[in-house]
Amino acid sequence: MANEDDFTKLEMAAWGGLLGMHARLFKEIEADLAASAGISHAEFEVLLRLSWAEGRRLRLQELAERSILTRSGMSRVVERLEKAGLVTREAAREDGRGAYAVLTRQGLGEFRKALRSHVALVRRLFLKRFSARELEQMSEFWSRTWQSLPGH
Amino acid sequence: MANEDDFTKLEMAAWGGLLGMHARLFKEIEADLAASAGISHAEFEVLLRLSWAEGRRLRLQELAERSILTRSGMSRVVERLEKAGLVTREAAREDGRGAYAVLTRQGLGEFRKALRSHVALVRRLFLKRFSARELEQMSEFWSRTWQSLPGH
DNA sequence: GCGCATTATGTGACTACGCAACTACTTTAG
DNA sequence: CTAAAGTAGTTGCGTAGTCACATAATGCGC
Repeated sequence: MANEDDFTKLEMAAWGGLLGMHARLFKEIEADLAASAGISHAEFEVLLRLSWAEGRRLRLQELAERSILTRSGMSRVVERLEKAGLVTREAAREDGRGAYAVLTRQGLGEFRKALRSHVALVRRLFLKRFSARELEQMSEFWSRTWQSLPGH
Repeated sequence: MANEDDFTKLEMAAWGGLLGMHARLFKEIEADLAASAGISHAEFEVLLRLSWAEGRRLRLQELAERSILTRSGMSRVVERLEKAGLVTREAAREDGRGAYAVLTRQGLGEFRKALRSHVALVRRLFLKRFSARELEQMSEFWSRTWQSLPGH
């Protein structure tokens, strides 16, 4: 089991290392978000985008496009956030089919609490390990891989 | 919403880029494995480790430790692989509590087919974008983050 | 304006996994 | 040697997310 169809040692170190590192960091992050605000990373990401958005509101479609979830998955994330009182749904006036997720005051509060803890954790576990120069390089790496992906 | 508790642009590019890139690549990879061998990435990883192992067998405990799954998750992965005829379970003689997952001949065949397709895809989507120098650097990045993680 | 393909969202059925509890065995303290 | 603690694996239950489909509204072609 060692021919040219197998990964080389170097490929394994770069690719396998990425997978392992991501998986382990992600578990830490999910645990931290659960402890600080009782939410998952998917939910956190929705709150993040809403906090950035004009009027703290975005269409579900838009949220789904920018995340890795399907529209149906996003519908359920928003449903959970709504149950928790962190967002509300509003019908879109300009498009009778559509709906907005809107960040509530409570949602903004919870989000800020989660964000503080989250940023500290990601810095401690990851970002602090690298110089600004290296972070720039990393981000250039990611934009390079971007191009190989079939546009959604 | 723009104080020192928020990610900087650079941090967002490096960290957010990593998350987005990983998520999208991972979806492509899962789709490819499903098409070429009808297995998930978790299942593929088990077959990979078994193919490397002495006697093509490993304890479930060992498999769980080296993956991101819990023992219970691993028990279910092996159950699926067994149903598909790709591995068998064998009681461990040296420890009455334990069990080995053992790669079957069919499992090895399916794995080789999946591996070929998988390696080609990962190279095309990711590895080909980088020089050997850059891959080395990347792998060094990952081993650096390794150290911030609470050892299992 | 009318019909039809398209699009935004929601939902039922299903799968994968984690957690906690259980069984059976092993190891360690004494 | 025995009792207690720990460990490997399995399993019931709950949750998150997908896919396929249903529903309703949009807008294009004519």
